[in-house]
Amino acid sequence: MENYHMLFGTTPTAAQPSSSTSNSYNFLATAGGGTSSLMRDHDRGQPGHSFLAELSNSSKDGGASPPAAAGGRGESSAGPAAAGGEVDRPSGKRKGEKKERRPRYAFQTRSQVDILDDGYRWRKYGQKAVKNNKFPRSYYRCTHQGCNVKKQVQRLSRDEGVVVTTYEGTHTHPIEKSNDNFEHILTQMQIYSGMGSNFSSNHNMFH
DNA sequence: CGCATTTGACCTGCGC
DNA sequence: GCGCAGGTCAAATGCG
Repeated sequence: MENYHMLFGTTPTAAQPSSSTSNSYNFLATAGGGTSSLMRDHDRGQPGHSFLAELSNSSKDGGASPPAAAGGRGESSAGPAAAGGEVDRPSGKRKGEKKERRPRYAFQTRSQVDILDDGYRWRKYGQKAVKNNKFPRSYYRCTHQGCNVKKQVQRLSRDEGVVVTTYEGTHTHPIEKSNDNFEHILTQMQIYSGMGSNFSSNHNMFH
């Protein structure tokens, strides 16, 4: 999972420290575990928007298997007999894990705030400090029932103005709010996600 | 009152 | 086999 970390690291995020920020989004795109060429930011010269999205679905068969996540504690415990004793969490006993591949999209945004309202409702479920960054990484989850989309937000220590947002999975429900131009970005994301297998008309009704 | 956030503990995977 | 880093959960707390 450090793929994109490196990616970001090498990426000249500090494209231009212009104070403009405000509405300048930096996005890049990558696909697969490194294959592919991400769309170089040849760009239109105007360093305004660059898209950075990493779609890594596959190639991590036995590696991660994060689905089901539950494995932790609680849940399976039919009877919380953990009276005085510590919780007896089933030691990693995942049963039928679905190998559901979940695409990941990562992009950097230049923003003063970590929380970008992309139109969905997110619930923060964790925060952890990462080694290379002095800023902690926040973990969010879509509160919509049945929607397993996760998102992690991290601010670059190099540029506190740059926020890296990584989405994992795709929303199975329509967006709640329609954002100005973010909607456009989401649409882009959907398209990218489809490009893995069937690039058909993926555009749902986002609006 | 309900929901989102906060925070510490704990688990898992990987590297050495 | 141990330690590190990352990721997730869950109880408590605060806010709307």
